[in-house]
Amino acid sequence: MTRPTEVLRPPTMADVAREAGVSHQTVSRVLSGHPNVRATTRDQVTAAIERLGYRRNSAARALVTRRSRTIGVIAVDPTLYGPASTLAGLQEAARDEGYLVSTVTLRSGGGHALEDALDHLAAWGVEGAVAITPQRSSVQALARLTPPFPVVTVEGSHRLDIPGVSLDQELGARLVTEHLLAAGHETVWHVAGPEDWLESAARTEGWRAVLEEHGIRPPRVLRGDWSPLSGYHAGQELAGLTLARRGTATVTAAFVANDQMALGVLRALREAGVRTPEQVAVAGFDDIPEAGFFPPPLTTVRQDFTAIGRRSIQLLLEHIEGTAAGVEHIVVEPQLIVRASTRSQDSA
Amino acid sequence: MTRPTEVLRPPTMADVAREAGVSHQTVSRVLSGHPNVRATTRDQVTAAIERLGYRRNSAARALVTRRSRTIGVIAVDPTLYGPASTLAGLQEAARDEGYLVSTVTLRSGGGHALEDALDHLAAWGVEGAVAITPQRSSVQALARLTPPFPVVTVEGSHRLDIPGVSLDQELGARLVTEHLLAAGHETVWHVAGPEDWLESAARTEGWRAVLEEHGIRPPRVLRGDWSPLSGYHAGQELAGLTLARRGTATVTAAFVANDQMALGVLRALREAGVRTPEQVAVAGFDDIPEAGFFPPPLTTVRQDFTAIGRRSIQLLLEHIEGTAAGVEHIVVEPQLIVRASTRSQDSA
DNA sequence: CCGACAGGTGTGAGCGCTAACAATCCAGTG
DNA sequence: CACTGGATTGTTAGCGCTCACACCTGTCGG
Repeated sequence: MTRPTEVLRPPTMADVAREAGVSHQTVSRVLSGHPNVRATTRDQVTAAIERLGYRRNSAARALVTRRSRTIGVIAVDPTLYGPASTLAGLQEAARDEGYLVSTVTLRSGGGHALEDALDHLAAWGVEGAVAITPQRSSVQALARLTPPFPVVTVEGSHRLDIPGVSLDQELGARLVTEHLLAAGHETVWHVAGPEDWLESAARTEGWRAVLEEHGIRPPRVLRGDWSPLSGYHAGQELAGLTLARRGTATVTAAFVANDQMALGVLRALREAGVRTPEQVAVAGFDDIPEAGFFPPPLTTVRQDFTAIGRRSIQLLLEHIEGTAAGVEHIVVEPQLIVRASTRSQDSA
Repeated sequence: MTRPTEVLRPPTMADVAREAGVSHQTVSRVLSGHPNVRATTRDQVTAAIERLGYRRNSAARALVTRRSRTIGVIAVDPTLYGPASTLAGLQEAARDEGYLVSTVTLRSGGGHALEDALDHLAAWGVEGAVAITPQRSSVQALARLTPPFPVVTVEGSHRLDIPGVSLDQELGARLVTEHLLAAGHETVWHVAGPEDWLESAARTEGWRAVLEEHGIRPPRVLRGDWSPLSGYHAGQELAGLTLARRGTATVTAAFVANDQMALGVLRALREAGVRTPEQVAVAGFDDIPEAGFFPPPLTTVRQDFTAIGRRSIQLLLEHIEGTAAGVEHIVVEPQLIVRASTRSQDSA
């Protein structure tokens, strides 16, 4: 009954039990903090564990408890500052709760890629997943799929029937637009993000709503893809409109949907000889670390990514534990950061 | 012997076997692609799997095979562009190899935090780990620890006895410095990163070596912490030196250890009325997406983060499979990207 | 016509752990 | 001093899977 050849393999609970002179079940009890274990016994077991360098086998545990204590994260482009920060927040929060986080990066945002990612996570038996899927198509795909575990979105839809956490993008856009109008600008132009992104749509919506509330007919929307280069192109167009100075085309303020594009816009304006903020005020969104050092320092909207990460883990755990009260949507408030790029004395 | 109450639980291999009219072992054989299964049998099993929506239980599999098919990643600051990109590369590569990646974010870079992270990963039975630990203290801590699985570093030391992948930082710094000297600058100033970072040290080393090879006594090193703000402070100092114009202090070129700090430097110079590149040429390192849109577009060194991620997974798998040939250090070559920030006609 | 030898399949024994129950101990009670 | 019940411990049976083996078929050579 004894192993013929003692292969080098990690000690098991039985080994610890033998070492401590108790049953394996007592070892289990000590490990799971069961109250009814005599203090002296507990000490013996603890000492034996220490001596042998024992650790519980998570696979065996998961098998019998049906809990992997692992959660999955699906992220679209974790190279961008926003998703990366959210990811970091998620990870910390999950670890504090005793969960391991397994991340899957999506190649493309397509619906099929998402399905594959969920499949991959399901194959490893995650207990739940957070999907950082800010694209409309992804969220719609998510709504169609029925993974065998709860899923919570970040920046996903609050329209669909999926629980999630998101920043109040619309409010952020409103703050920026109101700020620019308050500075005396007659209207505010807008460089939007990709059409498919919900965040982009919400920001555009907030901007449009404020203008309309002020009785201003929103100018034509320029569109980029979040990249500095696309912002640069939009900036060239804005510069052209500014210099043309005929009719309604005059541009004095622009709300750019993210900071990276704003950098491109600023560059294009500068190249065209348009001064910021004197001739055109520019505001961004995200407050990336570089934003305060743009030429000029950028007025933008700060997102509390850590909070978003934390809240989403919290929400997901509620769904895993089954204590969730229906489909909840948590909204985090943004903060307007005013810097030099919108600070001008005169206007219009 | 039959379950009294049929609880809602996922189908098992036995369920599939019953459905297909074979033994569970045959199902297992089909699933693992064993050759000796009759085609018709295989089809029946496959159909049954499909019908029941069966998936293998990874915990049970891991328990018996002693392989979790999970690898861990320890990342220091995944909000920075470099680590984030490496992470993304890692993830894709690992997934292609059929592994799940579990990431642990380090709170502080301290040695104890690293130990905790390894512990966390060990508790979940990862088969190996990649440590993105560019700080000297972390790598030293790593060398001390003996986790129960192979560990590969990214940007860790090639001096220590740990396998790893890294960019040839020193070469990158050499390229930049040579480039600036070739443009006619008498010397090149340097804004270094934090002292504790290996990358920082290697970049400084490359810079120093080139100057000495050219018989130039390296000027005093300014130091930042990778942040734009610290670059800004360094830039103020450089501006002061430039404007002073006495003796050896005149600054005409600066190699800044990363792009973010370079942004700060550029800002400080501009504020002080120092023109770039006409009066002072500036170069960075990393080639973040924003770099091409800095005022002026930044000359910098591009790192192929995807390649780094891929190679490190490859290396780690070799160690897991046991096919690794000793302690290998893979070095990836950087690429100099010349932009306007160093393009001037005249010099000195 | 029989044994050998493949392919194809089933059986049994665990992997290391937890959950349920059974067994034991001991202080407090009538 | 036997009796009860809670505290403490041990025993047993799986969780769902893979591995090693045993067991079947046939087909082939002698």
